[in-house]
Amino acid sequence: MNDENTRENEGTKIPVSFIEQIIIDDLKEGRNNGRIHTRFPPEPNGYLHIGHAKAICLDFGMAEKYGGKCNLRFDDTNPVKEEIEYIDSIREDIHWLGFDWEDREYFASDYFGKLYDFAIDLINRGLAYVDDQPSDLIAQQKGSPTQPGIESPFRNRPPDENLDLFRRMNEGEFDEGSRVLRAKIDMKNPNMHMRDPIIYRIIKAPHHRTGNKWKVYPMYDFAHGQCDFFEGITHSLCTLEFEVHRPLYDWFTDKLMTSSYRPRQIEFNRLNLTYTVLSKRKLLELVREGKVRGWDDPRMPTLCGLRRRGYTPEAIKRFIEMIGYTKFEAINDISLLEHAVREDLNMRAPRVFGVLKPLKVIITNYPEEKTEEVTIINNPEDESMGSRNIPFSRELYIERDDFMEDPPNKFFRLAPDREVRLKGAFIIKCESYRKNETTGIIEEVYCTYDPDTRSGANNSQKKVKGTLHWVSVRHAIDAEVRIYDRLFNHEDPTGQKDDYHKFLNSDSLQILKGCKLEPSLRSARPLDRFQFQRLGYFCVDYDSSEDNPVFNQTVSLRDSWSKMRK
RNA sequence: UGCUCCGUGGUGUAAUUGGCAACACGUCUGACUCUGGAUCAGAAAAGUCCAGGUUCGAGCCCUGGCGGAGCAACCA
Repeated sequence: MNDENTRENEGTKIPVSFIEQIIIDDLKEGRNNGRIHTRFPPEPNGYLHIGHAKAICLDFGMAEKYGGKCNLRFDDTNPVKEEIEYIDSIREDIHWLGFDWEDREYFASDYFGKLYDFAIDLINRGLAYVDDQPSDLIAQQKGSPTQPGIESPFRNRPPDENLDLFRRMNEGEFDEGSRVLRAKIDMKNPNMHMRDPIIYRIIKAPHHRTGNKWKVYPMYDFAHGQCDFFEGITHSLCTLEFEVHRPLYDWFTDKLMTSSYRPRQIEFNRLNLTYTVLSKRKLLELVREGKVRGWDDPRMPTLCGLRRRGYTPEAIKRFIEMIGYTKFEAINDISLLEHAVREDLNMRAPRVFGVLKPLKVIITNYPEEKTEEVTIINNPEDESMGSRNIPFSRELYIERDDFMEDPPNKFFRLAPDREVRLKGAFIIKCESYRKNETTGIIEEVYCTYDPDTRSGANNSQKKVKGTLHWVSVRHAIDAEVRIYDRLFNHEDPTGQKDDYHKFLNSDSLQILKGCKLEPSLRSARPLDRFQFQRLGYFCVDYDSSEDNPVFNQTVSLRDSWSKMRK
């Protein structure tokens, strides 16, 4: 019974969204000849973030699932705001997510000629006019949501005059802002967007693709639906704030239609995430103000930031699948995103040993010059990932947090007279330790090991409560590890009276130097992902080099011990 | 004093033609464990914004409230 209305995902039912239901129904009714064709229309004025991923997954996902196509279309109708540098990153991010538009890469600017002709057509039909008034006057006449607008004195200009003026606007004869072309609809319409919207304005800045060819540029409302129409789009999916634009979308489409084909705009809720901001403007501010190190700072919710942080496309897609598409403006808990990466990385990330805050342990009864190899399983979740050997010797590093002089009962790690297992190796017992009396810092811990407890040995069945990760001092490689926390310390930093800057988390980046990693990590390459055993998931940063390996923490492991201490 | 959209556990989503409000995250137990991870078992947690109405029966349909969001860029 569920086959039609749900789909399977690893045993979990993913409900069909209202949009998917509409698509199913449209297909069933044979609308637009039973075709589905979507588009993803980014404006090239910033980097894509996870909110865009939500749109991308819908646009490409629906087309893929129902045998249709999805175009990539750069919405470049405003030459002063858009930059070519963003275009490559947008392409790269969509591909990284695993979607492809084949040869269907378009630009709104591809249609400037057709749009211009359509404007001429509207003028000829008495449906558009040139208004000579300044912008503040036009705005004033528009009225307000509660007040109807009044008509422009130029509204009934004859078509010939409009035609002449519009052509001269495009020839650069008039200054920017001196004249606009408006659709003649209804100044009293309760929907502000229908009150003779401006459809063309004069901009003299060169366009990144069309250069100086045009002096007039179409507004969003005059471009988007028409581009959809030109491309044969059937379902134009966008976010909720465009809901009130839909009547305009339909108005223009009506004027364009020559057959039963018609594109349809459907709106869904945009993505909001706790403890972060998802507006291009604010993200740009964070970059410009140096609050982060760039668009791809691993704390950024941008796709390039998440990628650098170690997120997988699969985790992002899974997250998006879980939150769904509705018409309710929701705020999604970031812990759901974190859950999605953990779930994914748990299956695929090899386990390695890395000590972030090293404390030296000396095994006093282990021969000074000896080194032996112990075998470690690469991933207990996936046997096919095999195993590797790592060196064990007399002097080791363990995590500083894994030792306490005077521990509480529930502390299962190393402490005076207590025993723990060194994972993959031996059980050791703490005999004594050396402490710097002036600083209070523990400098070395002295232990003995039991040679009979080697992992895998028949007589190694002795039970201990704790297992620690470790790295051999002589073989360790030094690394820098960057630990990230949420960028903001308020769930909803932009929904408050105070400016969102006030909620920036000053501890969102912690740089740890002198971390000690197992030697196999020397060959790791940027973006390689690992689980540092008992700590979390980490990936190699672009800044990494042979001499100075750098790792980013993607997300910590669930940590019931630290939870217990609170 | 307008128009449009939206109100289901803490959070996000389900609930087919009106039929015992379900799933996930999070939280809390317990089991297991050479990762205090993972896994497994279980628990707490909403009676569906409110008030009426229709109906044998309403989260779903109707009416009226209340609450939230969007809309007054020559931005998209």
